[in-house]
Amino acid sequence: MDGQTSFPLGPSSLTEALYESVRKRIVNGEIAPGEKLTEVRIAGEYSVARPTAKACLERLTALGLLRRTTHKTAVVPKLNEEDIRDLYFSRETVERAAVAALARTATVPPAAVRAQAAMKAAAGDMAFASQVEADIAFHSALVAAVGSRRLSRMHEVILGEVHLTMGQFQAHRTTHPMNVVHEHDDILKAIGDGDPERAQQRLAHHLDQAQGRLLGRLRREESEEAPA
Amino acid sequence: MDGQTSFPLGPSSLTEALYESVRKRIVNGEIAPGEKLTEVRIAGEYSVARPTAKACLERLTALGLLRRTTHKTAVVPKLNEEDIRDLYFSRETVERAAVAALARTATVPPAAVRAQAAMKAAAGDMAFASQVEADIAFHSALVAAVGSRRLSRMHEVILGEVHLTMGQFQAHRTTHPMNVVHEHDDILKAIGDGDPERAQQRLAHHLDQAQGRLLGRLRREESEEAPA
DNA sequence: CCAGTATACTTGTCTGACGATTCGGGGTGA
DNA sequence: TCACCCCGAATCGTCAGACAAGTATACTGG
Repeated sequence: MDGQTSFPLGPSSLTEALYESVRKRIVNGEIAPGEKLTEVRIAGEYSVARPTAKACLERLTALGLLRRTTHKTAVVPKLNEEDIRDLYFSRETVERAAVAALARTATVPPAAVRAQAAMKAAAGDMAFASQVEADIAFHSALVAAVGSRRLSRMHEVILGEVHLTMGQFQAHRTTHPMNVVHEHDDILKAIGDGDPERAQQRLAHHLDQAQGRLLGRLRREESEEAPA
Repeated sequence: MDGQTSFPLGPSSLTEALYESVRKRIVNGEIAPGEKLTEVRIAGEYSVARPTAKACLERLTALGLLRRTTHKTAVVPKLNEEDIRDLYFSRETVERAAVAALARTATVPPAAVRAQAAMKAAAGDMAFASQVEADIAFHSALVAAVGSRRLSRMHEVILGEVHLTMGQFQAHRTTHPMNVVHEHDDILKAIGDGDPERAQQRLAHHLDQAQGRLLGRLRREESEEAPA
């Protein structure tokens, strides 16, 4: 909404840095689903005080990247089919509103274009983590470009879990990255043409594809585990 | 989605109770916008430790009920016109999705009906706080009835601010409560008829009315302050 | 073999403290 | 007189250590 470009700098505070680091470890699958994360463990691994670790775990729990109930240790969740459907339903709700709003004014967010470029660059080599990163950045840019702080906040609430599923299932390995890039391009084109309907339809299709890949991967994993 | 009715009991933990209490004080306007809330003040008023108060303020900040930057004391925000428009835009996207989903299966949430009854009861006497409470409960029930945990989570993220605006501007005083009740009934009726389009349209109209009342109130307040 | 208890682990909360940062006020110089 | 700089008060960020309370697990007795 404003032409103001912000330059986000690295985490300044300790808790922020800690939070970012643990978050990355979770979404990249470095910390496996089902794994337990106690406060003392985090505090020990990073040599910070327990309250700091506690705050970090609480923030991650709020974003759905950890599950925890009182007096029980936090664990990285393993999302099942219902979770994924729920997640993608919520995601579609927000992103639909975003692309529709953008298409109404035919504003193609530059950040999204940049993310597309990054994704193309990462498609060549096997940098899966970078691909995922760029994918997230693309969708994030779409929502951010609307200029609604609250819409972005809501998006953040679910984007962590989206990132989590991608990392866990490595769904990007089930299709060629360029397919995703093309789907993204379709969305941007519809936005640039000022066609809200088509933009929404393209977005829905893209998310449907992504969800399908995730569910397929999930079912395959389950059928591999069950007989064993 | 499931017939499971849960019975929420009062806050068990100390931080929970503290959070709820401060939250209520803010949304009821007991703590005026612009007022500063330091950690030591909260800790003192409730005689709890500062870390406990700190956690409370952080949670409220995450919900937009407080604004705070590093090393500066938290203040209750005063929402301006842009904030309100942004808030209602975000709110509409979530609640639209909710009522559409409900209308598709023609399921009228019982909790919403109960909230309506509570609102009618409160309309008689001057229990403004109760009216607001019931209003919030109604919309909350609509979203909760979809059965999507993540949609509910997103809704929570903005509902705090919605509550805040109602408390601050006391917008319910600018119209007869029964008008709101009737608008709510229209929405429920459309849902019961299994008409997603009309349900969304009624909801949009209802939110538009509410936003209009808020903006009117805001403008009046500003014109009263400016010449003084 | 099952049930009940005991123990270890983890979290919730508190106390107390120190360094870092911000903001406002007073002093100094032009 | 006014602008600027410095300093102190207020506040927050982080830490350390401690105890209580709840949970899960292992062990023991019937």
